[in-house]
Amino acid sequence: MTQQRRASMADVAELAGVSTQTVSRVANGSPRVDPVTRTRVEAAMAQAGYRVHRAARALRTGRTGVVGAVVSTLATVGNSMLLEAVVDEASARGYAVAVARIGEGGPAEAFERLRDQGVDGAIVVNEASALLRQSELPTDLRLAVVDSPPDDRYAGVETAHAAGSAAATAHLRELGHRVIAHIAGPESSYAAAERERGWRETLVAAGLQPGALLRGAWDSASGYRAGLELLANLDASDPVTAVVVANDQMALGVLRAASELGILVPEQLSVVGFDDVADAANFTPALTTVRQRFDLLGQRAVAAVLDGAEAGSREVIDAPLVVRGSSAAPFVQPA
Amino acid sequence: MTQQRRASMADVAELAGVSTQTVSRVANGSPRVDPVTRTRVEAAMAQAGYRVHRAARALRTGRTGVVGAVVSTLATVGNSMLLEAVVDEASARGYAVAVARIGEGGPAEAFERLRDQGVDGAIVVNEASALLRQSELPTDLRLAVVDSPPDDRYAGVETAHAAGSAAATAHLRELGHRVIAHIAGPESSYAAAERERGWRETLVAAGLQPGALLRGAWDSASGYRAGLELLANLDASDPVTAVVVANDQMALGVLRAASELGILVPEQLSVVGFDDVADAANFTPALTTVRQRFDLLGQRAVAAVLDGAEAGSREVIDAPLVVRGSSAAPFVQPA
DNA sequence: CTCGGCCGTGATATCGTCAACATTGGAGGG
DNA sequence: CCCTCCAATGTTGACGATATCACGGCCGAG
Repeated sequence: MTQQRRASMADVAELAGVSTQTVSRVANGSPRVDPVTRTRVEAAMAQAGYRVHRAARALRTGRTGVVGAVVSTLATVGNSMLLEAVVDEASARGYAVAVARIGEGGPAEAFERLRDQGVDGAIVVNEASALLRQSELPTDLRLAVVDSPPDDRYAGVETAHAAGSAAATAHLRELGHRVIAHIAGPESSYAAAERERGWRETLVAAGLQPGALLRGAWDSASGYRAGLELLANLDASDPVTAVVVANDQMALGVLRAASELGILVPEQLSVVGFDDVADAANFTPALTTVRQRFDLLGQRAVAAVLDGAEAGSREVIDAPLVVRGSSAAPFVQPA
Repeated sequence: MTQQRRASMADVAELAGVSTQTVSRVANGSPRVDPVTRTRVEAAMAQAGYRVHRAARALRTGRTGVVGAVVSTLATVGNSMLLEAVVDEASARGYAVAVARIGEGGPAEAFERLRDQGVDGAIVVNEASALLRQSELPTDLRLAVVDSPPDDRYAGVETAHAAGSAAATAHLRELGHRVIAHIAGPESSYAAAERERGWRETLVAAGLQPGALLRGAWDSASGYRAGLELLANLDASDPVTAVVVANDQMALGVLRAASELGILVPEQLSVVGFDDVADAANFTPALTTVRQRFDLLGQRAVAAVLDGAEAGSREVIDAPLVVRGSSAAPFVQPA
């Protein structure tokens, strides 16, 4: 089997005894083709091992069949999960996904690369706040942004961060906790701000004073540091007995901090995370957390781009609480 | 600012008063251009906001400037890290990365999609063993495979799994452990087999009997189950005091299992992982593990594809041991 | 019986780029 | 001073697909 050049429409056309135009119609499923002809062409395509040359099609039609995914990092488990969901949904629709990472050049550079690549649209995965100040997106690029503030330059898809966080906080309050702290994500993050809001508003609504507010950077190391700081003065008169952590990875760090300080979870400290990462069920102890539906987020984001959701539109995915072993009623110190 | 169609070479050529061919030469950095002309053309390109139409170029040259990344899942942290490294290296070289996931259709389907997309080459990220039985890769696709058995149909890049695992095992032996178990990855995995080999050979070479061998599926839940099983009969006459776990996520599950059974790590059980995932330093306790250099792996894999490494070639990246708090000398039971 | 219109199909003209060859003008050697 | 050669630039023609228009034949309405 010699290595021939790949078959083109002309080859198939000749083989089937029709014009290239008819082959094109068959390839694109046009209804204006006689069933008999269609069958003959399909046989010829199979025989020649024909496949559409996407570059040629793209040149002619102006559409590439590629969507971009802009991502800041894949070290955050949530981002990976979301990317996976985006890839799945795009593949199912016959689109390819090109990944662009936001590097030192900032989001503008990532968009530059994608535009260069000629994508039909792009999905921005989380942490796109820096975008807001930018002025790209010159209308030629359909855009869906996950977890960013409302903006009428793009379609938005987001988790119900505030509601999820509120549910987590309410869960702790119902267990009997009175001093509930929060370890938030970075200030630049919309998701972090929303989760913080859910925590704060729930407490205020319940007539409780919000506990300490610390801040991390999504990763477990920053969660560990925040945990140490939070737990340093547990002996105070009104000690924290529970903490809502803005994501699971930081919660992992908090668990480690508690362990090192000899503080038992959940006996002395209840910890709730956010994301319900696959590993969360196997933290020590298993983590109570708020589930993000990454699969749905990805599906909706892809749909927004490919089905042409209006810029400015928003879709919100609910986030159910998953109760596991890291939360319990506060331990009452034997006086 | 009206929405014009994008500028083509012809537009730039007219603007600069040269032919499109000269514009092409400038765009491709040909040396056969007078510096003065070059400057003028560059100015015109900037003014017109010109960018190469990659589909047109691909049609003409037959190369797309896209490399594919075939991945089974992004839920395994190692895969995500590797993908990130691949994206970075490819971007640095001006290539785009298209992600294809191995779904129900198996690897063949993923390759089909990539070939369809017209990638210039592809990188297979881990867990590609199923590939071996397949007969795709009809020479038209440059292929680099990470962590798969040697095969002369593709270039291989891999971590020194056996050596890393051996170092971990030796570390435990030097601490004084005599019964060292192993929780391996799935049987289909080359990396898992190599890591198991490193463990076994080190023990045999030291004249020790290999401890129990259990098997998981890379995820923390399977690590938890294996951990429970391993630790169920710790009271035996010759109890295991250390375990080498084939990756960090499974080690996380083992830590949880130990905790639930009231077994102290590292006092009663030393645990060593593999990967050195970002979170490993914040497990409870901080995990001793073998570091995989995902950045290097990604770089070499991309290089292998784009610089045309020979099929059959192999590159091995070393994997240093990182000692943290989950390993210590075995606790001697007060008799 | 004639004519408009639809159906299936074909012919043609690009889409933007680059390879290959053609052309120009001037430098340098004999 | 002429010829050669080379550097710089231009001209032409695909690459493979599809949008658009054109065409022959058949059907049903008037």
